Parts: sequence; structure tokens; C-alpha cells
Amino acid sequence: MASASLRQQLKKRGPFESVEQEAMLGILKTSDLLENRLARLLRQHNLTPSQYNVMRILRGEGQPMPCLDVAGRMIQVAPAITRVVEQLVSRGLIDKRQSSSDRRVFLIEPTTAGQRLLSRLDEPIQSLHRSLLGHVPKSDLRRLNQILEKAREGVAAEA
Amino acid sequence: MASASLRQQLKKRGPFESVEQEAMLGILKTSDLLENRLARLLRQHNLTPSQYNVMRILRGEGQPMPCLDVAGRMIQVAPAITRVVEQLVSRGLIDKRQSSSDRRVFLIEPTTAGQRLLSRLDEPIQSLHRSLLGHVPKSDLRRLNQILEKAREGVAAEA
DNA sequence: GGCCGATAGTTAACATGTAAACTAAAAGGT
DNA sequence: ACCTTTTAGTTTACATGTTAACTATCGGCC
Repeated sequence: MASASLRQQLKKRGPFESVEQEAMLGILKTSDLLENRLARLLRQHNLTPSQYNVMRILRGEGQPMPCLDVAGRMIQVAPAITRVVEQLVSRGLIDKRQSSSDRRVFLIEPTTAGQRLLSRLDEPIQSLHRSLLGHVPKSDLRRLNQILEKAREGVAAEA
Repeated sequence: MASASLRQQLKKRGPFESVEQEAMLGILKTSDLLENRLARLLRQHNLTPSQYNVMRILRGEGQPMPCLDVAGRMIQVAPAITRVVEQLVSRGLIDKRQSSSDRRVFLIEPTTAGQRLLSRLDEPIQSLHRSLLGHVPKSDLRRLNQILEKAREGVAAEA
């Protein structure tokens, strides 16, 4: 193993140059892994992650919501929402109607079909979450959530 | 605030249904935030995140590397690499040559121009990392890295 | 030595995300 | 009332990622 460790010595200036960098890469990589799994599950129900997100946000809100408000809660940018909303409307999962008080805004909300689909997904999604992260102790996950939230606050702040 | 808390009571079954779900969403959201910032910085140097990743992996390896090995270290799938490699070759940042021992494999490595570009990016990238995550105590980041690694192990395992 | 499965990589078709320019309606100042 | 600015949303053009089908080469096996 002498040559292997020699090569390591040559090629690595230490695996990471800073804790921040390691955290950055770790978050991005973990996120990709998780998102892949989620996408795979949703595809079985003919939903993309974006479509699912929109539905989930609408349910969380509990009342009709302007398109751009939905976009604001995702990372996505306006034009992406326009398309996703089109798709969901054409599949009969949400309704879209022009607001009477401000004719610029279009309000969207789930149809009953959309609500049913979302309910059917609750169990599989929960069970995916458990199967993906269930092996991590809950205390660690709580700690993780705290730290991530702290991280996001700072990122949003220095806009 | 009576009506607000009433509405909350109606529309929320608690913000999350499980720690796992909260962690999942937290990771995905944080990752999106960070990736956006990184992409913005890289764009100023005419690089996409994928292109930068390929370059970084090649530098880390320290010797010519088959295309698919590079793909393996990213989340990406083969065809994506083909295109990214094309772009990098056409911009003179990497070299690509057919292996003599196995003519199926194409080895890629950074050109000196590529190495220079990468070096020029080191400082801005580090400084981005610090500006994005510098407000989180290092001990928290170390803990975060541990937990994320643990999470990834389990996810990879239950393939 | 010729077939057969596996592997490296590419091509093509398509869904998704992003940026920039545009339309329509509201808000506000004069 | 009119004109300018702002805001909600769409359209267009393009870069990126993903899947499936394909080519070329290797390796083993008979």
C-alpha cells in the first residue's frame, strides 16, 4: 500500500480545504441523492417533483393562491410555474381562475381529484422518508434541522 | 391574533408530519439555495456547476481519468458527461484522448489553461463558502457533516 | 477463431429549469 | 384625466438533465 498512500499524499491537499466547503458539498450531494429517490417514487404516480411541490404548497395554504406566491415558496422562477400550472390544470388536478379584485392575478387551488391524489401519496411519501432517513437517530435529525435552518437564515440574509 | 391562530389550527396538522420529512425538505431547500449562489458565481466565469464539478474531480484525481469514472463521482448519468466533456474540450480546458490499452475508454485531464482557470476560482469559491456558511459555528458544521454522511450511507445502502 | 454477454461512450427525443423580452393591469403622482 | 412605474404572468429561446436505443470494443468460452 506504499504506492497508494504516496499517490494520496500527492493528489490530496487534505480532503477539503475548509469545513464550509465540506458542508457545502455534503449538502449538495445528499440533496441530489434524496431528490433522485423522491423523483423516482413520484414518477410512478405520473408527477414530477415540481408538480408535487405545487400541490403540497396549495394544500398547506388551504385556500386559493396566486401563482407567483406559489413560485415564491419554491426556489423556482416565474416561467417555470406557468408551465407546471398548465400541466396540473390540464390534468384536472388544480383549478385556475382570474381574481375578480385584481385581474392581473390568477388564483389556483387543488380540485377534489387533486386532493385525492395528494392524500394517496401521503403514505408512500412518509414511508419513503422513513426508509431513506430512518436509520439516522431522531436526535441527530433534529440537530440537523436546527443547523440547516440556521444556515438558510444566513444565506437568505446576505442577499 | 385570535383569527390567525385559528386559521393555523385549521390548515396545519403541525408543520411537519415527521422529523424525517422535515429533514428531507430542509436538505432539499438548503441545497437549492446554495446551488443557486454557486451557479451565479460560476456563471461570471462562464462555467456551469457541472463543468466546474468535472474540473474539480479531475484535479482531485491528479491523472487522466475515464469519462464514466468522472460521471460516477457526480450524481450525473453518462449522456450528461458526454456533453459537458465536449464543452470543456471545445473551450480548451481539458484534453481527451483514446486509451491505448482499451480503445473503448476515453481519458480526460485538464489542460494547463484549465488548471489556471481552476486556480483562479479557488479563492472566490472559498470566499463564497465562507460568506454563505461562515455564520454557522464550525462545531455545528462538523456535526452537520457527520450527520449528512451517516444519512448518505443509509440511502446508498438501501438501493 | 467465431459467437455472446458485458462495458464505454454516443446519439436522439424529450422534460425541466433559467434568462430576457413582452403584455396586461394596477397604483401613484402631476 | 394622463402618464409613468410597478407588478402578475406569459412567451420565447436556450442550457441542462434524463431515458432509451444504438455503436464499438473487450473478454470469455466453446
